[in-house]
Amino acid sequence: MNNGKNPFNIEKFYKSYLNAPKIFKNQNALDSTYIPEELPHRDNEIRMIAEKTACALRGDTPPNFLCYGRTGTGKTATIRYVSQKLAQQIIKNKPWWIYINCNLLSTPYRILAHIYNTISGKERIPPTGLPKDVIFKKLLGLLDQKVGSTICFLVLDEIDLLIEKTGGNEILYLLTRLNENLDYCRTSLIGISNKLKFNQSLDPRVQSSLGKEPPIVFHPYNAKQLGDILMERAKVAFYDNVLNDDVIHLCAALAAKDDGDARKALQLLRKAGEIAANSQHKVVKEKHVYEAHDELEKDHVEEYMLGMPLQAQIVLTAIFLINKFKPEYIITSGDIYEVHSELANKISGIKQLTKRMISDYVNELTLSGIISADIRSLGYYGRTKIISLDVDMVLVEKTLKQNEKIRNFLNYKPILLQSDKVLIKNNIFKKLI
DNA sequence: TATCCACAGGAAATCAGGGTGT
DNA sequence: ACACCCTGATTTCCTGTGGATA
Repeated sequence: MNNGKNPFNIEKFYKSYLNAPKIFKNQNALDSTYIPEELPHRDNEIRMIAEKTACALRGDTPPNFLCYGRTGTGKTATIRYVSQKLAQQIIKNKPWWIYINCNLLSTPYRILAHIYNTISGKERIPPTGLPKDVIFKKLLGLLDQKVGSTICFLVLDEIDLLIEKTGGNEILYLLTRLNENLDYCRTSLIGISNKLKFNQSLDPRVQSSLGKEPPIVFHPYNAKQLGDILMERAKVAFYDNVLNDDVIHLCAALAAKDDGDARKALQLLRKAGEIAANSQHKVVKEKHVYEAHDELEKDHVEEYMLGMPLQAQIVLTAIFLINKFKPEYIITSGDIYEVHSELANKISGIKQLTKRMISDYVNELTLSGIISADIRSLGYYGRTKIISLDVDMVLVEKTLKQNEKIRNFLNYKPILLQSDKVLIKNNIFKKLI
């Protein structure tokens, strides 16, 4: 968006892009989905998973089990690593590995359809329309026929998300019972969860089947371990001598402060490299890492806000507008409801929502860290959430501007704020808090 | 001390939009 | 054309709640 003031010169851009100093040899190595030759500091976990899954080599059924650990502790990478090594063994019937990202495939139907389509490779199950039990039976048939007497691993990544949404127990129950309904094929479930207390909310029947084996727990990496990981990847990703000595240590230290998330550490290193390259530097320096740190933070928030549903963005707009025109105003859920309603009536194609719905969106914004909400009781004035924005107003405005439906209302002064009654009441709130 | 405000947030129902096979 | 399926967003209905006020 440059409003035509500074037309983007694409010729110049490509030219400088090609003339930029060569920093990256293979940028993919910094991607969190990249599987390196060696996985540093995960020997124990690799051994345990290998032990649990090895019987597939002899055609026996491995047990179901769970992997726990925060984001960026290498759960998915380790599973993929082991599966790759297992596949390299020379045996007749290589096991199947089917990855299911429960964040993307959140309903029983979708998961069954995904498994089916992955195995069949062609015969597509439509994204909706059929009854679940029909798909389940079709899947059973396909497993016996195409997978035959080999083992099929079903890896459920982010399995904890499944439970939050309804139907989580249903699909897990179906999957854990697959073997009972199969004649030849055998399946084995591997659940990957970010939440440690995840299996408490499971159906007892599922729990007994999934939790029989002791879970494998992935602990966060410390700064030294992160440094080792980065070092390995950097060898592949960067040309020699383009990284200043302390760059990797700095990335590791910054990420270690952030829960030891390896994914973040990799992103940091990559971003630092990009910043150096874009600013025509031949070497990545510490200052690039600090810049990258700031920028990543903003990028994440911006990306998240852009990805929110339209109504959620309008809820955010409501908060933004109140903040903009009355920074000292104490915002309650009711206020957001009122201003959202004002906006909904002005923006074409937007429905006014109920308070119940607004409440859910406010919770969503809170969980993502964009706002914070305190439940406070104001006595005679009821019990409600006091909401404040946690993100820079400039960033919010910049992001909301990108939405064409919202763009034109970023200078709209809510009628709510023009009512003396409301303002007087708000002054009472200030004293109560 | 009883009352009452302004919600919080769970559960179930409903709606619209995408499909199915017959 | 028809009866029926699945999903995601939303509404409807509901019970619960902390503390200033009368």
